[in-house]
Amino acid sequence: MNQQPLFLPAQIGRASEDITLQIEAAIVGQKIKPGERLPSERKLQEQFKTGRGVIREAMRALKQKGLIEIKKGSKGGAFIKQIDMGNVSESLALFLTQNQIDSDHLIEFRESIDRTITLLAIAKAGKESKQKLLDDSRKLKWMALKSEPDFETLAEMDRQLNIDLANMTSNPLFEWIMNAIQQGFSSNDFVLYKNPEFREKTVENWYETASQIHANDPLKSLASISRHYDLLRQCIKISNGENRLVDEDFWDESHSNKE
Amino acid sequence: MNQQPLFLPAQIGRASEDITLQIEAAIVGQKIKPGERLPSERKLQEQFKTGRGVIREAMRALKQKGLIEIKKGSKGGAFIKQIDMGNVSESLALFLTQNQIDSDHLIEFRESIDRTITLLAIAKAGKESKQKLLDDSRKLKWMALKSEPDFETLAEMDRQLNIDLANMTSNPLFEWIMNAIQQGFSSNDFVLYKNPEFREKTVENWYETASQIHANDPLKSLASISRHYDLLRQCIKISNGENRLVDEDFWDESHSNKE
DNA sequence: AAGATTTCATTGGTACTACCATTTGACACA
DNA sequence: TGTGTCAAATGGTAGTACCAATGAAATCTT
Repeated sequence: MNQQPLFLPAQIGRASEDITLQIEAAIVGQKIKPGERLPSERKLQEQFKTGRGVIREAMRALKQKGLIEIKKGSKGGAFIKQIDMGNVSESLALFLTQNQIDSDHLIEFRESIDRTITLLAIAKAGKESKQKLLDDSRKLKWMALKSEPDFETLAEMDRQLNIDLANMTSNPLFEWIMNAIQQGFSSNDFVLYKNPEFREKTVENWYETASQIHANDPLKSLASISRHYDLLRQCIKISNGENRLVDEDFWDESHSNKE
Repeated sequence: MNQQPLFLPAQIGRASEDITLQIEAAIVGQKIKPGERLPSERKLQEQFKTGRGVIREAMRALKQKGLIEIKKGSKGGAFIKQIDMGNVSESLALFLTQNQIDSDHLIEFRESIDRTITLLAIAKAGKESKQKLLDDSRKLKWMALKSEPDFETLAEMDRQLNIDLANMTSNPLFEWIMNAIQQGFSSNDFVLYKNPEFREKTVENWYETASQIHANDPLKSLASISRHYDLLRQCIKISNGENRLVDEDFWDESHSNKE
């Protein structure tokens, strides 16, 4: 008899998801504001008349979505978080790595975004931020030309320059997408700083770009950016070539003619 | 004495997160492939030597990230999912709504992306897809000028045109970002199709854009796109004005002077 | 009185057990 | 052959107990 409910599916769907949705609705509906605290798990357990495990699973989901932040101990609990780009960047990075985006497409995409951002930055940013960009790029150049440069640091500075540039558009969406790109593919730029020859050219190119942004010269800025990605393409090609020698040197060279 | 561990924090961090990371690493490292199944919760419980609740929480996190899909019953369990854009788009939408991105920034962003995509599409797409875009835009125009147009359908066609255009770049990243934008903000375009006057202009503008893409004329294409967003800006301005009248007509009119 | 220390209540984290609901597949039966 | 029944596997829910961290109050020391 119990095989066929016949009358009421009633309450299908997991309880934890239901709770997740309810709380999420409360949050996006501004009924609970950022910084405020949700009741403790044990209180929620009573309110929802359910087991604590269910509550905890709901909390996990909310945490994953970046809606809450959880602290242990007395006065701990789940606090509504002002949602930031961390999660969306993370999902994007996951998506990109999972879908094996090849570097050509990635570079094309980044170059497009970079060009757009640069134009907007020239148009909208103030004198001070342009000056700061110039100073920072000079610092990068100086760091890179030292005798014993630290690749990690250089890559980090490069990343920061990109993000600063994105911020100069005064549009959070560009900031977001640049963050996502950087988080997902900083490794790609790394090669530029490993090879001494490319490293020198890259930092010089950065300084050039910053100078032209500072001088409010859109055309030359774009040219510099094209140059940057030409460098990156060359560098990756060489890098892949080396890898290919290591990984696939048993291949017949005729394969490399298929363009 | 126990206030200062001094020697080993050792194993700080929550166990469930640790497990989440381990499984995530296994997935992105291709050690488990899409479609395959993870061991049951009880097996994992043994393998990780932990409680089942911990495993369940880890599963929740993975599910939220879009990495697994969970089925009940015999032969059920957690299956590795080919990650799609759904999660990214969802997080993006959450981020945008939560951060109150104003429509100016959004439009600026979309216009930039649109211009980029259009240029790439002209450069890279084949004759056939350009023809198809033209045909579809003609179809949209024809639909919109009927006596009793269905807004939902029109908006859907508009969305599809945008996505098709993004696909013409042959770069999945542009496809992705267009999807994210469309999913997050289709509502924004909706206003263009509600107002008869703007509807007519919008579809005409689409047809114009498609024609110029078909004719491989970058400059005129960009001009058409600018026109599109001019329309959208105007329309939203008017729409906001109306909404204010509708939603807040009980306000004293003096409030509207505060700006 | 001021500061250091201890204690304690609160709260999330882990562990374990039991049972329910759903799904699939095997098996018996008509 | 088909049809219903049952059993096993598996996720979902409920409840309990205890651990670990945290912050605040109480207590002790100087």
